[in-house]
Amino acid sequence: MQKQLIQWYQQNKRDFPWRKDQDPYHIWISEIMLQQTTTETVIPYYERFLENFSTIEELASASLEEVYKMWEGLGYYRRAKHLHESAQIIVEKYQGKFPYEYNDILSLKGIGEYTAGAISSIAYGKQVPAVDGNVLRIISRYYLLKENIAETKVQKKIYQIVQELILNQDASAFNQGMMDLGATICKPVHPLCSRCPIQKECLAFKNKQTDVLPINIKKIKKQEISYITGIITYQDKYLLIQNPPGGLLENFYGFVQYDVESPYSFVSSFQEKYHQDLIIQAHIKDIKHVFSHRTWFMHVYHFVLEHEIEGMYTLEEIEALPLSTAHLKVLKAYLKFM
DNA sequence: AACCCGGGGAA
DNA sequence: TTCCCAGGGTT
Repeated sequence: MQKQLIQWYQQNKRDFPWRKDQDPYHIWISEIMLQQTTTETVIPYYERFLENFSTIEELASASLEEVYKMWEGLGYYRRAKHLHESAQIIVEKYQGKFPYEYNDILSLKGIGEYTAGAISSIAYGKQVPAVDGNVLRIISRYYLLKENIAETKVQKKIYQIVQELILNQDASAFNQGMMDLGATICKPVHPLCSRCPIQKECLAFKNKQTDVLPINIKKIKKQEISYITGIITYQDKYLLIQNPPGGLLENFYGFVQYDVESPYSFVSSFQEKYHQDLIIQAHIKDIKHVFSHRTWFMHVYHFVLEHEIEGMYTLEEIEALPLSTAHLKVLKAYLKFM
């Protein structure tokens, strides 16, 4: 897939001011600004920042207040403080020249594994991965990884995969190609697979799982409960269950939900109880619902049954049934998604 | 591994 | 409103 991705990148790369040269100082500033910040937001800040601090020496000799002023409105202000500190370290320790060695780059303030990889590959052409949110999503889909990408161990696994993909490749084009692909084609929701340069080998595309992957579920606090909530349909009917007497929302109707971490586990739990197979259709939405004494995090997925079973209703019939607000939100999100 | 940091845009 | 965005540092 590397060849197709790199070729696609070379023909379709987005035009950004930080792509006009490979000056490590420029790449560094752009990567710090782009942490958790969208490209469109960064552009004017990037240009103004370099007009004011055109070299590392100028940045190092500016006051922290001046640097903060240039950062005003961008958020995550510790980034500006770290940038300023690192500029001074570079002047003192590296004679004002941005370091070349990966470990030296990584040791600078505000630079973690991702940013060190991005700078090393883009400015110096080193074969180092730069695994950000885009890469986690693309790799999860491409290889049909059904594990939770929010977990550190899964992120490490993806780092290893990218490391192998990048061997003997143009790492700069590969890493930037992944970013552009993730931003414009392999988007979090409704990816544009018909335009994707690596669609042919994409296992999520092949298995119709692009609307399900990646699994990205964050752990939440203990007094809160995380559910996979299933909109289970057969043709125009929806499966609803009635809450048992004595518990929360007794006698109200709602969708099936299990306290599990992935829609794949949901299918297993469902099979144990109903002895029916389910096809995972799409990730609809994550819904938070607050009760007086607890909070539900409902990760809503659409599943399809192969046969009609007991307890299924049309929309018209559902209107006559009592549903809790939480599950009305779920239904509403589903109808909006479709 | 969990938590904090932040403003902007999209759905 | 909520989620996501070219994440990193601290505890």
